[in-house]
Amino acid sequence: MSKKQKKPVKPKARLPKGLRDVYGAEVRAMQAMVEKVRRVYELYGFEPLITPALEYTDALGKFLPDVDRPNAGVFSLQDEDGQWMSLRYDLTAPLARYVAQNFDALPKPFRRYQSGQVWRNEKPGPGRYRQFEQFDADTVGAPPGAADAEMCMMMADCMEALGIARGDYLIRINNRKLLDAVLEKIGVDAAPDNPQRLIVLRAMDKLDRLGPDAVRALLGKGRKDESGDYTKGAELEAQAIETAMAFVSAGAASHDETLTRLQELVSGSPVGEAGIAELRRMSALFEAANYGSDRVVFDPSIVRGLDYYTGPVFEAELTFEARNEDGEITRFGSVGGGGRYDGLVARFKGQPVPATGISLGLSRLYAALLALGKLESASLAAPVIVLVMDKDEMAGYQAMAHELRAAGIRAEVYMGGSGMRAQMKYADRRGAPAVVIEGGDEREKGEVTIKDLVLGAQKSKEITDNEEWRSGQAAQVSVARKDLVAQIRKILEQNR
RNA sequence: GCCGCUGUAGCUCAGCUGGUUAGAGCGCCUGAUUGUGGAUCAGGAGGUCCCUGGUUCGACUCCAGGCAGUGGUACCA
Repeated sequence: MSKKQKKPVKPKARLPKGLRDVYGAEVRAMQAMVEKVRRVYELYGFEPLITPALEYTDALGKFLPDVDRPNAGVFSLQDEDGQWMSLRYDLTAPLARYVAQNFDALPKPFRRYQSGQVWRNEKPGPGRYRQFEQFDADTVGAPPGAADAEMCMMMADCMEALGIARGDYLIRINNRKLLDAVLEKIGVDAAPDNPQRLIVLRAMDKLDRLGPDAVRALLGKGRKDESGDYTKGAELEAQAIETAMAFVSAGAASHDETLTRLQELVSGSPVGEAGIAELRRMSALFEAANYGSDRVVFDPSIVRGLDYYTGPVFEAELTFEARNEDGEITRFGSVGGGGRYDGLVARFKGQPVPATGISLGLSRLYAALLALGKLESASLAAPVIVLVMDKDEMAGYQAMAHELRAAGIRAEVYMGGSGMRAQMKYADRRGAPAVVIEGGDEREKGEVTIKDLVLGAQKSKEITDNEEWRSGQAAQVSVARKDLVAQIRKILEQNR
């Protein structure tokens, strides 16, 4: 045995990290969720749009200006002509591209919905993947107010359409303009790339997760977490910290009360006043439509992504707790969000195009619904398996399967090459409710034997005697060949 | 990215202060049952002990570096 000896190079069957396969019941459950959300979006009048997974990187706005390369957070590749393309990282950037490209042909406001996979080249974590599915709805060409309120109410409707009870979710709303006003008050330059601004906003966003003391630390000197890692603070003065803290903790029981408190905090700031006015308009619409604070609340600690939001921002949060497979209590947190982005289309057009939209994270919603036990409607009965006792009689077995299908019953003929024992095992693994057996004995008498696998499994628990196992005749009946469908129906009925 | 923890069979893990052929449970396959899944019994397959180097007569075990995974944190359009 020399080291030089070449082994045949077999590829290892594996998936890149942060990616996963989805199979069977989970696929059905996802499709059912998409369908429920789709119905809500359709009811609100939105039209479907499909765009490709790949876009030119500059159209997504992810080209690094100084280097001749795309942002590392997106998956990118070069076209034949050297142009960079990237996999979309959300559905909003492609929408902006689509609207700009077809601007003159589209009705304004333009209302579209879109579901699809998106990709982010980031460190994966538990429940966080590098590919995941989102379901968006956006209105392009509508000024602040009604369009934003509609998004929030529609997001609430989606939650309930998915079977999440009122009280188990909450739509939280804030306004970027208020955050800008607070930054102004505490003397932080509101330029988008000002690092201090970013630190302040991120700190405020962490209120519900880390608590007020940690936020205070992050606004000031900085904070050391339990792993020993140190996070740099914003180095604000004590006075400024208190102003910021007063702002993020201004949430109150009623919409009016919260807005009144916030108004006091930003009074004198034109941008702040504008922000309050937008939220007041939304609040009036919520009230008129009966969306109370059990569904939508104003929460000044909501920040959302830092890049492109310009007005109201919203987040759908699941408020119930569930136990994971290790028995630990987990909170699902945010399952969707959105907001107003008045500058996105303007990147292409020059002229400002106001827009607002939401995005639901379907994978996280799936995990949540699983924990809530709201997915059984998606399950589908496994097929009846017709055993192949005699390969020469294949046509006859196919005919049985056809009859069952014609009656609306999932059925398949065993397509493998193994014997009866393996076929029974196969039927068991598939979760088949019943098996159809036609061997020589049955054929002679013009009968088929039908075994009820569910009943059989039940009986097996009661049987201790080895003889009985060997007979294997429990839970099966022979009926006339013509009664096949009726007998299967009867069994399916009993096992429902 | 930073800090910590962990890498032994498909999965969950055991393996004494360094000592011969590295184990268990579950799962998988085969048989008891050539026409019967799920119980039981018997048998079987399956391992570069993460990788590389070092210490040693001898390393799964100790040391160093790397890689991978995981938890926290940071980032997340």
